[in-house]
Amino acid sequence: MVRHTGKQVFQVIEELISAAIEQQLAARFSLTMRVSLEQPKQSSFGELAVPVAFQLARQLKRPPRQIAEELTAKLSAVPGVASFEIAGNGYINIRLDRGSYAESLLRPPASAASEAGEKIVVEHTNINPNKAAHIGHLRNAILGDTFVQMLRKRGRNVEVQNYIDNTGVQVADVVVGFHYLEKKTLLDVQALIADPSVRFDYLCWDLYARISAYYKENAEAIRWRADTLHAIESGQSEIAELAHAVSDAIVLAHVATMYRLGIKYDVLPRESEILHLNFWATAFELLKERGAIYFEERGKNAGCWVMPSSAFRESGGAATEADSEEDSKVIVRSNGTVTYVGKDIAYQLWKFGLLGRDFHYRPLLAYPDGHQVWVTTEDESAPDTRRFGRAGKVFNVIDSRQSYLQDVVVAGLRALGFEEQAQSSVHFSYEMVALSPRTCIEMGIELSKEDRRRPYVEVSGRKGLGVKADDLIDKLIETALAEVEDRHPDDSPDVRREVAGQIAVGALRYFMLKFTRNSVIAFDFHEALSFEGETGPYVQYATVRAGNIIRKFVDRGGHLPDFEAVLTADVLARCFGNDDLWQLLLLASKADSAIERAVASGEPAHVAKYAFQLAQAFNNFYHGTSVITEDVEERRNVLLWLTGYVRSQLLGTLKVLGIEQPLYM
RNA sequence: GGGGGCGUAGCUCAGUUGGAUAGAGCAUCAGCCUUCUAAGCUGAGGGUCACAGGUUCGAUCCCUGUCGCCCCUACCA
Repeated sequence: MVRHTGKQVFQVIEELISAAIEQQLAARFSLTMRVSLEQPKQSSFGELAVPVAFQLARQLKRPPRQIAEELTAKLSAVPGVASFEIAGNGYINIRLDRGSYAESLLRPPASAASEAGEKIVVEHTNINPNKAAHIGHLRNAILGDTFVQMLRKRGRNVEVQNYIDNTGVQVADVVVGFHYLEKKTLLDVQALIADPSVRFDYLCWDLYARISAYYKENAEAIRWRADTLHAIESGQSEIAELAHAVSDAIVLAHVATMYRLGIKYDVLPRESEILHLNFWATAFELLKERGAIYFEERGKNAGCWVMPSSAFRESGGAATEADSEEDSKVIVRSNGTVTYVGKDIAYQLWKFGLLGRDFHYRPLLAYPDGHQVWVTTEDESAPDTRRFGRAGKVFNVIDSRQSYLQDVVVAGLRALGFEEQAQSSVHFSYEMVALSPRTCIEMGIELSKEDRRRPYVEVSGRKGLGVKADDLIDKLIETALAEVEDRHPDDSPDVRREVAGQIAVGALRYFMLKFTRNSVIAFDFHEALSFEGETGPYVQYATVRAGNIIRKFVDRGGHLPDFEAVLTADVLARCFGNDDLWQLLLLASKADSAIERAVASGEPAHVAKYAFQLAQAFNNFYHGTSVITEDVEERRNVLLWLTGYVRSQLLGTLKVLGIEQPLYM
C-alpha cells in the first residue's frame, strides 16, 4: 500500500517517481535537476509520463530513447507503480498499481493537521451602493466567492471583505437625483426605503440613469454633484444623512442579492470610516513624509498632490522627458478632496496592518447559519473588539479596466517602503460582462449600426443599460421551475421551488465560472438560461443520479456492505482491471489536486472544468454500466463503492463552486 | 502616441512547465427511453491554432514583426 501524509495519493506517487528518477540521473549522469511529470494524452499510455529524456538529449548529445532506457534500467521499484515503459522517441510511461491505488482511496489515512498559515484577505463585490446589482457585479462576486471557497478547501485562512464606497460620486449622483430632481426630503426617502411595495434598489437604478442624462442636458447641474460630494464628506447635514440612508439601504439589498447565490461576507469596510477615522489623513502624512507624492505647482495638475508616473509605470524609458508630469496620478484634488485611489491606498495599508489605526465594528446582520457580518463604524462605544485585516496576502477582485488604478495603489505601498506587502497585493482581475447584440435586441435596447456589428455591447449603469442581478436570478428560477413542475407534477410546491432555486443558482454560478478570467463574457440570455451541455445543472444531474443509484439499491432491499471490510486489495485490483472503471476512479481521485492547481493559477474556471469532466465521465459510466442489477456480488460492491466515491468527489467540488445538490432533478 | 488583453471548428470557449493523433459545449445530421430519471448517452461532419519570421530534437504555447478587435491611458470609480 502507498504511504502518504495527508496529501493526495496521486501527488505522493508523483513525488516518489520524481525522486526515483532524480536519483538515477545523479547516479548515471551526475546531474541534479527537478524531474517533472505530465499526463499522457492517451490513457492507453499509462497514468503518468516523464519527458526528461528529451530535455537531456541535447545536453548529453545522445538519442532520447537511449537515455530513457538507461534511466529505467536499474530503477528501483516505486511503491504504487506497476511498471515503467519506454515509448515513442523516449517517453518513460508509467502505469500505476491500480489495486493499491484504489485501496488507499478506500482507506484514507488520518490527514495531518493542516496549518492555516497567514491570513489571506479577499476583497470582492465592492458595488457602488447607489443602485441595484447587475450581471457584471455577479461575475465579480461569484469569482471572488469561489476563489475563497477554493482557498478554504485547501486549508487557507481567509477573510472576506466587501468594500463600500459610500462617499463617492455615484452615491452623490443618486442623492442629487432625490434632492434636486425629485425634491425629496430625508423623511420621504426613508419612507420609500421602508415601503415593502417599493424595490428601492431598482428605483435608484432608474434615478441614477435619469440624473446622468440630466447632467448631459444641463451642464450647470454638475455643480450640484460637487456640493453634494462635499456635504457627504464633511458629514452632519441632511444631505449627508440622506446619502447614508441611501447607501445603507442599497448595501442591504446587495448583501441579500448575493446571499441568494450563497455568497457571504465577514466584514464591510466603509469609505466614510476611512475618512472620518482619519485613515486617509494618516496615510496622507505618510505619503508626504516618505516623498511618495508631491505638490504640483504647474501644468494641468497645478494645486494637486500627485504621484509621479515613474512610480507605477513599468518601463518609463522617457521618464526624464518633461511630458511625464502629464501622466502623474492625482491623489488629492486642488479643492482638497481625496480621490478614490488615495482612499484605497489607506485601505490597502490597513489590510496589511500597516496603518497603525483600526476601525470600530458593529454587527450588520447574521445569516441563517449564524455567521455574522460586521460593518465598520466610527462609534467608539461599539462593543466589538474583533480584529479584521492584518493580512499576509491580499487579493482584490476588481475588473481589469481598473488595473491602472490598482497599479497606483501598489506603487503607493512600494513608495512607502512596504515592498513585501506590495508583492503580496494581487489584483485578481477579470474582464467585463457585456451584452450580446441579440440580447440587447431582446431587451428592446436601441442599437446603433456600429453597435450591431460589434461582438458585444458594454453595460452602463449611467445609461441604465444592463441586466439586473435579481431579474436574471428570477428568470432562471422561473425557467427551472417550469421544467421541475413538468417532471414532478405531483411533488410539493415548496420542494419544487427549492429544487428550482438550486438549479437556477447552479446554472448561474457555473455560467459565470466557465469562462477564464480574461475572457470577455458577451452575456446572452439563451446561453445563460441553458441547462444542457456544459452547465451547472449537468453536473448537478450527474450527482443526483449517483445518489439515486445508492438510494434505489437500498429501497429495493439491497444491503450496503462495509466496503472497507469487503473490498480487499485483490477484489479492487480485479475490478479496476477494467479501463473504464479505472479511468473514472482516477479522475475522481484528482479533485483536490485540480482545486490546488486552480488556486495556484488563480483560475476558478479550472475547477468548473474539472467538475464538468468528472460529471461527464460519470454519466458515461451511468449509461454503460448497471450497478443495481449487477449479479456478481464482488463486482456490484466495487460499483457501489465507486458510485459513492464519485458522488462525494462531485459534491465536494460543487460545494467549492457554491452549487448545491438538489433533492431530485 | 503609451500600457494591457485578445485572435483556436459555423457560434461560444478550454488547452496545465513547450511534448505523442489540437479538445469541449452549442448548432447541424444519424441513432438510443419496457432499463439506476433522455436536464442523459453513442456516432458523423466541421481546423492553414490571424499572418510572416526566429529559437528548439520538438511551437497553439517562448521571442520579433505585421494585420485585426477590445480595454485603459480623468481633479469618475
